[in-house]
Amino acid sequence: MKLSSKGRYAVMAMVDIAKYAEDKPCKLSNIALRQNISLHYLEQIFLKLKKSNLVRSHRGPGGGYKLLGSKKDIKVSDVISAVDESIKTTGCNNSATSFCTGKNVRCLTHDLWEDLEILIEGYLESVSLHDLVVGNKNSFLEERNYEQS
Amino acid sequence: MKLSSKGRYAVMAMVDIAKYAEDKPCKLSNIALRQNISLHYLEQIFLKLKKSNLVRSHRGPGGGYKLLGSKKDIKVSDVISAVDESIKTTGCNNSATSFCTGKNVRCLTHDLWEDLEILIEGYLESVSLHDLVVGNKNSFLEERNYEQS
DNA sequence: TAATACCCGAGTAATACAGTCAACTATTAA
DNA sequence: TTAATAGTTGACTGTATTACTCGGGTATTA
Repeated sequence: MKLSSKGRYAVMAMVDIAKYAEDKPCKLSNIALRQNISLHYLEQIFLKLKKSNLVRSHRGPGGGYKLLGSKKDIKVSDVISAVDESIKTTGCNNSATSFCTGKNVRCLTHDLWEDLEILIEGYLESVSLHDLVVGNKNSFLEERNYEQS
Repeated sequence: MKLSSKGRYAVMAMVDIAKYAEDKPCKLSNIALRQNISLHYLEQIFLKLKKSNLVRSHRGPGGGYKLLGSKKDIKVSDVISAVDESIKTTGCNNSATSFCTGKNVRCLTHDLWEDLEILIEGYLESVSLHDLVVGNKNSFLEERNYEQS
């Protein structure tokens, strides 16, 4: 899982909408102000969020972005997947990389990165926007009641 | 936790030593061949591993690197920490960044990244070089008997 | 003393990241 | 109908990081 600041911005912005404007359209300029993110950068991010059907756009005065679906159904992993192209920790999966090249001693750490990936993804799938708004997102670490894909 | 290919190379190289040359000094050129990593790049990596007291160097003919300590005691997290400077997922911790700037609406996702960090670190702490050599590194996902810092 | 293997600093090409800019189009309220 | 609003789009740019390469040097040992 790639964790860039673009992904963090995206999550912050989505949580911002969930918190301040759940049903009415929310202007990016407001999010930019509240979260201290460049407006133009936000536009790029929301283009991707829209393509992934996480938000719907409404043009013109009074327009803005609305969440598509409930904030309880939108997971952090959805948001990050939408804006960060690559979702792999390991280069092992695609055969073209220098890891796991099929030599006699092939990548000894393949499974390690794969399991780590599963762990991270599982965590981010376990947290919804709603969890972040209300602040009780620790269920995973305490109860760990998620399904491993 | 920063996961670069430098960190992956470091883990691969350390597992290589643990597997092929546990007690006798191991030449970098051999590791480079077996793991398909640039020799000069490996040298840089091992300089850092040495500084972190994970390996000891032996010069001259018949020299090389040896593990400092048992392969059961060296954790993946030790290796990655040694070569990857930054160990933080989130910019929230150091106050100089744009996240968590102390505005009225401070970073809503601070705890999320912090918990993720704890999770990743916990996992990498639970896997030793020995685990990777013998291939049974799944204890974490199944039993999850680690202490959360 | 010569070969070996680590030591070390400088440099560099490629890539990704973060952000900017300029212009455009659709929508709505006056 | 018109002007303001707000999203749409693509290109572009500076910076930082990454992933190396290169060219020597130094300690050790056979």
